[in-house]
Amino acid sequence: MIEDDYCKECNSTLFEENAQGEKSCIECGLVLSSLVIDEGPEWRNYGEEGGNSGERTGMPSTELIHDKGLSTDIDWRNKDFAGAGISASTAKMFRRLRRQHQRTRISNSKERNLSVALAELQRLGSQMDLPKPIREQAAYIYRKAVEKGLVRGRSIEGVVAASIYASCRMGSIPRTLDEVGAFSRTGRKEIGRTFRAVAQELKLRVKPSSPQDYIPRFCSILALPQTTESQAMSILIDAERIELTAGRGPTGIAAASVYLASLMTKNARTQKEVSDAAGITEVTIRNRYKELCSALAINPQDY
DNA sequence: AAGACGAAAGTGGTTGA
DNA sequence: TCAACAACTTTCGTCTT
Repeated sequence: MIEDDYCKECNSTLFEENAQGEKSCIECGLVLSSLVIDEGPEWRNYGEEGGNSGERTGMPSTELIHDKGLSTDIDWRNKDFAGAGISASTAKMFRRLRRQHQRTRISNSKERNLSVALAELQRLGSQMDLPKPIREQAAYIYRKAVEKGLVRGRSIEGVVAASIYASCRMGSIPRTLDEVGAFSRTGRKEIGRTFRAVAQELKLRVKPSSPQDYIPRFCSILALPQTTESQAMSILIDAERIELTAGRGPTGIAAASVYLASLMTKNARTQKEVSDAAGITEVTIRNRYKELCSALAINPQDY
């Protein structure tokens, strides 16, 4: 077995192995050793129902590799199927084959664009700790953007960042533009602009992000207990009922709720701490906080 | 000394003529 | 296309603990 290998793409050492004996990198999906001959039955469904479905098993197609993971890769080790060495001339031939194989796989400029973009997407995705479905979604959005020619005149990095931002929001785990910008070389400004263009052009249905989506993350950054978190949630629900949230930035409302909840549950955090966690200023928290107190008839001195 | 508070001026984005 | 506008930020001085 190959335990101490690392991924050629991202240097990760984590692999998963599927039933076909393919080892693929968990980080970027790169398939490492797919020259294994599958001697098992062909699992096509010839049963009563679904006989015509044409379903087969295998590694699921993924958006995260530029050819959706549908191609094979030639093992880089100069060993035959049984693990024995091969002759020098055969090894030489395989080196040529590998090089040609790589060239045909990444043939045109669109493919090349995709492969650098998806590498960037993987980098951002893992640095930001985004779950795989969100990354897949982001990759899908990026593909669509390429098809629509939206990358022309913009940087690949910018469009990648915008795709991730969009994907997070659509998956209800929104990150702020600043957060995405912190990991990407493109600034918040450009990501925002690009995002708007992409969302409009692709007709993405991105709901305005809800303050509720931010609360769990803010609480976890601030190491607040569950009781505080649910307190913040209930404050937020009350606030929304009386339409205190209209027109305000969702992060501001969320941050103020968390701050207030932290006082009420005796897990006080300073305004500064909360503002840092939420990526907004203390002033905004104060304003929202004041509004919350007066509108909901809460007196923080009671706690 | 640190946190909370608020006033005033500045910034970037949206809206409506 | 441009000006008005609301939300938010920055900056800074004051008050409280």
